[in-house]
This record gives sequence, structure tokens and C-alpha cells, in this order.
Amino acid sequence: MSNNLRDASLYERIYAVAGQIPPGKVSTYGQIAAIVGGGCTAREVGYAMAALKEDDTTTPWQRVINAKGEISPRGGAGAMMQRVLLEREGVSFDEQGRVDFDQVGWDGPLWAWLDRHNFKPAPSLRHKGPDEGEQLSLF
DNA sequence: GTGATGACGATAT
DNA sequence: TATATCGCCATCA
Repeated sequence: MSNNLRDASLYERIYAVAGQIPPGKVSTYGQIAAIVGGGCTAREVGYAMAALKEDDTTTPWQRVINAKGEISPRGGAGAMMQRVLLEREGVSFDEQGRVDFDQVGWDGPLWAWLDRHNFKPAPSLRHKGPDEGEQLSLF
């Protein structure tokens, strides 16, 4: 794909944002959609993840979960593998199989990264991070 | 071109 | 808090 994502397909942009989630952190379908913008909804993000090959290692699909903090029920083995991958990164689940967003929730990419890749999220999401410069405020 | 589908989300009950 | 319903919009048949 091109370095400049302005002309990239919707899926490519979704994968690019998802790829910014650091190990040990998780994001939600709605968050990714809000960052990508431009007619992207949570459903599209989920659809994009479903389109990935299961053995894909270039996109951290396992770090994208639903807004309830649960791994999306996609039928059996895949969901369990996703949980194992996250636990390997240090993400803990409670008795109900949920994660704590206060603990492992992703704060979003740096604004400089968004600008460099021509993403245009709502300006209201913009704020000053503690030591990491400007970033999004998604929580 | 048209309708069905879906790794979702917000709201109502 | 746990279901039920409806809205959402890019793909696909």
C-alpha cells in the first residue's frame, strides 16, 4: 500500500489504525471507526477484521474487541485463540471474560501520526497527552 | 441495480 | 445488569 493513506481503501486504513495499537493494549471497533472516519462504522471495522486471514501476523486483529470489553463471539476456536494471544501480551480478563478499559484501553494514536497519514478525526477528540504529545481522547 | 448480510453500538425495556 | 430492537453502511450475491 502507499505510504500516503489518503487514497487507500477503507480496509487498508482500518488495518493501518489497528496496527498502531501497542502490545498489551486493546481498542474497540467503534474507536477504530471514529479514528478512520469518512463513512466508517463499527460494522465496517468488524467486517474488515473478518476479511483478514486467520494466520495474519501483520495486523494485530486480536487487540480489537467490542465496546463491552468482550471478545466478539465468532464461534468457538477463533475467539479462544484471540484471548490466548492477548493474555500472552499481559491483558487480563475477569470472570466474565471482559477486559478493564481503564487498565488496558488504548488512548489512541498520536495526533502527529494521524496528520502524517491524512486521517481526519473529529477535532473535539484532540487533547494534550501527559508526556507523549498531542493524541486523541477516546476515554 | 437491488436486497441481504454482518468480529458492532446506542437505546429501550 | 441482561436481553431485545433498531440503526448503521461497505460488500457481496
